[in-house]
Amino acid sequence: MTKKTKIGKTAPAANLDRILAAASDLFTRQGFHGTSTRDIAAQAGVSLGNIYNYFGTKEEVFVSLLEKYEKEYFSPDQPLIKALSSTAFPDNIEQLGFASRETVEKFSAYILLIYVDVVEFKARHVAKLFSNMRAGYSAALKSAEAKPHHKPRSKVAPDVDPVAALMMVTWNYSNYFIMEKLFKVKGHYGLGDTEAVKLFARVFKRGILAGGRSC
Amino acid sequence: MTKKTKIGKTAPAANLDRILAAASDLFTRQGFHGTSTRDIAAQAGVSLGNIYNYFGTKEEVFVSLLEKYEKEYFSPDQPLIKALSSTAFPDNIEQLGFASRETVEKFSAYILLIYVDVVEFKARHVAKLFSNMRAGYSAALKSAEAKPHHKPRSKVAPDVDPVAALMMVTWNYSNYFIMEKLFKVKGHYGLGDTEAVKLFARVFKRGILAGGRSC
DNA sequence: CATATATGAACGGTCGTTCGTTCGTAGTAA
DNA sequence: TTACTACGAACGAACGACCGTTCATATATG
Repeated sequence: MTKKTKIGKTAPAANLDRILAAASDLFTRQGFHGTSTRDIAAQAGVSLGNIYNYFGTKEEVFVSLLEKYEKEYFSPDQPLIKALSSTAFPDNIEQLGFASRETVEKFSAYILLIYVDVVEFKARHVAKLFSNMRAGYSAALKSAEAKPHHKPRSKVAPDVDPVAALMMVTWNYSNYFIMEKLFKVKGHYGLGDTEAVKLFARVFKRGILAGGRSC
Repeated sequence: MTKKTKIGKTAPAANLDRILAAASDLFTRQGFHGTSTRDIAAQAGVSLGNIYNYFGTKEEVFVSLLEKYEKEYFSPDQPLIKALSSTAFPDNIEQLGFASRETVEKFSAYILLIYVDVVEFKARHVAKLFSNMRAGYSAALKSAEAKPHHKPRSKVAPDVDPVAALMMVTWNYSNYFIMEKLFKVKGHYGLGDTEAVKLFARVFKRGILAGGRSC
């Protein structure tokens, strides 16, 4: 018997969490306008009115989910963020591929909710994520280069902007796995995940690195 | 005075076309479930009930739009299709970039409707577009190579699958311009359209072409 | 006349949200 | 212990608005 509350047999799982989980599942499967508050309440095992003890409107539930996922997505221990900051570009080209794959799978709900926002809210709630995108990559690149243990092995070709190249690589991987995992178009290049990452890495290394013809 | 109908002062623009135009505009701005049949009727300048003289349900309006755009999108005189079939990959890498830009702008409504379908219908209506994607690119590549006037100038590196490389290039460009034009993230790489296409082309040529180090 | 097109009121549902009420627990005075 | 108070959490009926669709009716064309 703890002080706070009786911990029952079936882990309590606060109703707030169950509402968010249900909303996330439904919004990503049927969109925002295609999901009713009654759907959410039913799936969460909560009364209709109780949702409004936690949120003012249905849209607030949606925004709250975006904020929760965004915070988690950009935390330093997430695979893509780690890959961006641990080793400096362009030494991490292949690593970025596997990190993108992991990230797309782990944050599939978040990415789908971003698409929902784009389609149903004109990207109103994620607009600030999109603007200054280059600045974010630029900062990640600089901070990785500034790490004490960083020893630059490779250089970017002189006719290639390193930040743009980093974005090109990262987005190429992410979009590939978004198509693959979220839009469920399995093997759309005719390749497995690992083969695809390796192919992309070969092309990018040869295309981006200075001097290195054969990777 | 033509035979068909009296051409009035305000070009008649058959009601069917006005319904489709209004639906396209609204579906792309607020999604399917966020758009009501009354919205469509009002914007088309048509009575509510008249929509049902042309379509059985609201979903039929949506599907009809997808079909109309798909037909147009894949017609041989569209920029991307032309670029894919006129000159054979990899001699058209830069050309594919500008064709992608043109196509994304011209078919912005179509692409947005595809996203709507993914988000609100689990890609039900565009699933067949997605499957066998590689087969489509493979066929385009073959047919371009078979053209009588085709003289292969460049070869793809031996460690690169030509079809996958063609898809990689095309999707890279398309996704860049979808972000740029449809998600309205202007200059998100910190580059103008032309500079971006040229940067991507430099990287891809060096990465994909056999032997050609400096493009 | 017949036929195709167009109208908008009306129908049965569902929507997001509100609100009066009940439940469950903690605190406290007796 | 018991009795009472206090209060956030939870409930679900109810509200008014809006939904997709139908249909009786009207209009225009031939």
